[in-house]
Amino acid sequence: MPELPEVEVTRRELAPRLLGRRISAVHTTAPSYFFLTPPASLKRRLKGCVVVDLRRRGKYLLACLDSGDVLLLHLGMTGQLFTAKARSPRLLSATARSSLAPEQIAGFKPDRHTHLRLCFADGDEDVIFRDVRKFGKVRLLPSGQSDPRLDKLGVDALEATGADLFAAASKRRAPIKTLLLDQGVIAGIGNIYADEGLFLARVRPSRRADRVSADECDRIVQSCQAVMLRSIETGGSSIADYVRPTGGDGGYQDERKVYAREGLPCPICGARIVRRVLGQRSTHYCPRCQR
DNA sequence: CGTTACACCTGAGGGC
DNA sequence: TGCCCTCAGGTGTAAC
Repeated sequence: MPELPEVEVTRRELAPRLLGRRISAVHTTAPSYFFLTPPASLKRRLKGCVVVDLRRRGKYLLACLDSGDVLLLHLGMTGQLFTAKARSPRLLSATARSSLAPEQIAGFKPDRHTHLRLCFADGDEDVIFRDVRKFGKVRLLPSGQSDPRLDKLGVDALEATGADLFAAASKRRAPIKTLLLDQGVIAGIGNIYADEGLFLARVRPSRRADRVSADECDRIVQSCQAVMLRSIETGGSSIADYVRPTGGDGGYQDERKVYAREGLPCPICGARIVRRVLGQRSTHYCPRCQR
């Protein structure tokens, strides 16, 4: 689910509820590839720490600790990061659903998908990381150490320029949409906002990258930014799993023009929105507006 | 190197 | 109701 806007909304809403609080206990599920840092060492290094800053790079969140360590978080496809008063820590709910409705967060019970739960010395709400498909990631970066995943990221999508895209695009024959999804070129754009940005820029997703002009690259980057900034304003897209840290839904799914709108009329020209697969990702566009 | 196919995992929804 | 299929906001890796 989460692309740059959802991660940014999560960062903004989580920060005031997390910063400055001392971690008193850490609960996790069993070791799995979800934990790039094994649960045992995660607990060791987190306990007693205070998160002093919460940053974002592309789709990653970086929680900076007073110890100098950095907790690296990625929400994958179904990650949910929120705060709640967890009831009955040892009582595991049997419900296994991918999406957790906002009203369920109020009376949240940790279940088998609740992979990380931070408790605090103030005894107030826990910070919870829940992820059904476990495509999300948690890693504790020891002070001063870098991470290959972060090192590989290109310029953040909100800071990118058309020139950044054009420089990469002119050397590549892959579809332009594939480049937009390449986190090593521009970091933060995912499947929804690639489709929505290309629609706003009126460029067909399948166009060979090396045949997209510099002007079009300008338009594409500006359109992606406009769409993502608007999504941040509305709290992100809550299509299946995404919830805000406060338990609310985002609003951007109601403003989508093409994503998951196959067969429905284009809001500009009325033509039927087309869906086709590009680079193993579902892709949506208007066959008349986008050339 | 760039590009593509596939794997990782769980749940929802549709067709029969 | 159950089974089997496809689909899902991502990304790392292997193979051409």
